[in-house]
Amino acid sequence: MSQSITIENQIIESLSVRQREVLTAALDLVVEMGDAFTMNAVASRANCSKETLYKWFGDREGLLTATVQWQASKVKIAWPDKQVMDQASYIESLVRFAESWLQVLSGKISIALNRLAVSHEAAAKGLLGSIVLKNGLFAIAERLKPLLEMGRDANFLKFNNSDEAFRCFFGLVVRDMQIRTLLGDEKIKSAVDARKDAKRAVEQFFVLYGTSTDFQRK
Amino acid sequence: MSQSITIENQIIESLSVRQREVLTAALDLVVEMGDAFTMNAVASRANCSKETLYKWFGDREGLLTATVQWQASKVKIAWPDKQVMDQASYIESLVRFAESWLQVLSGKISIALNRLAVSHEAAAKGLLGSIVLKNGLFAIAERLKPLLEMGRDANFLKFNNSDEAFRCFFGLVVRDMQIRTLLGDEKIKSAVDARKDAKRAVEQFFVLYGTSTDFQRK
DNA sequence: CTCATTGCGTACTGTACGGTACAGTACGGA
DNA sequence: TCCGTACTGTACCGTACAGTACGCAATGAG
Repeated sequence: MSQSITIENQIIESLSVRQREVLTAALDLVVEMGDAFTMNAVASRANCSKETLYKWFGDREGLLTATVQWQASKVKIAWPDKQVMDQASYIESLVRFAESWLQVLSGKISIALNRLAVSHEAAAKGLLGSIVLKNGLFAIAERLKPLLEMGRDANFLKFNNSDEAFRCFFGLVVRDMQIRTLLGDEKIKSAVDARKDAKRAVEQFFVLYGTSTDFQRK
Repeated sequence: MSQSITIENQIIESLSVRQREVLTAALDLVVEMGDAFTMNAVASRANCSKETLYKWFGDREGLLTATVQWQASKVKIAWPDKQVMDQASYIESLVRFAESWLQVLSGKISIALNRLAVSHEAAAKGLLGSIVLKNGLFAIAERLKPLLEMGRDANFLKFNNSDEAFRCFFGLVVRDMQIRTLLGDEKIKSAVDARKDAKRAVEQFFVLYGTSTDFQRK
């Protein structure tokens, strides 16, 4: 039924069940072997023919783009309810957000897709970089900023520029974890304790941007 | 004169002038086209024969490794003198360090090599990732930590774990800049003001780890 | 039953590139 | 002048892989 996919429009929803199976196979292969996967391998893994792959996705780049788009559309980070809350539960929201974020970033799929996008940028081919940026970092930013502004409205936080505040939050949460995982540092993987790191980051964030003196550096 | 290169040992020093020219050509090509460069292109750019490339560097991977090693051995970040100093000049040292670091990280070569190493990690081939880590992030850490400890000894800073302090410093300085450049974000390039970012980062670092009340969040 | 559509499997083509072989050249030393 | 060494340039081989062609089976409509 479903026809060739127009990647430009985000009509990822129009994917048939069978097509999603194919993309799942492609994603698996990307996680396993990065950009070195072959169309033959995808066809064989998905029990479909290459001709079908080309009919549905146009070419290798199209398959890759569809795979990344589709995966990106699935990732949803824990999203706290926007109810009025006291400072303690607000902080807990931030911690949970950061924790969930760290878990996603250190997950196999995120690592694989980020590596893939980075490689493609090096070769100046395709638009995977912007897709990953848009659905990853920028999507996070757009969800976190309102949360930060909510904290400011509630007088828990104090900052002028929410973009600056977000970038600082990013730095405190992620630090060198992402680049180290992308570069294959084995030590970092075992060292990630998402909950603990998230709590520390939020604490430090409140030292920098909190209004309460509870967080003054001791 | 010079013979085949033993990459394992860091005898990069044993490179002849001609070999360095070849590596320069290879590095240029890596910056231009990433991992997509070909041995033919290197030979042609360096005006040498492919046979020479293979004799000197073994295979493509060897050439790549030598190129990365050699470039890494060249990068030296501004390194303040370790004289006794007052807090203001100590802070200025940190700022200069951070500024220089940001400039390196946002430079073409650093971006190209990091992208290259990240791609290779995805394909589980080679050891470029660990080379880049070792000569990049880890080298920085090993230089910065003594500087931080110096600040602690002088009672400007207060922290227990210098590794934690370093990672926090990393986060505050680099933030999302590196991942965004690696993913090809164009906006970030023009937005980097190394001096300003470095000052802000150091200021925030002192709010978190400084002893002086001058840096208490206002 | 017939015919059309869809998609699987396989075999094929074209090409790009890593790696090798070899002929020819420049040069330095005896 | 001869020889050895080190290098260049080019032609070539083998392979891997993107993309295509086609035969075949299943399904479903009329």
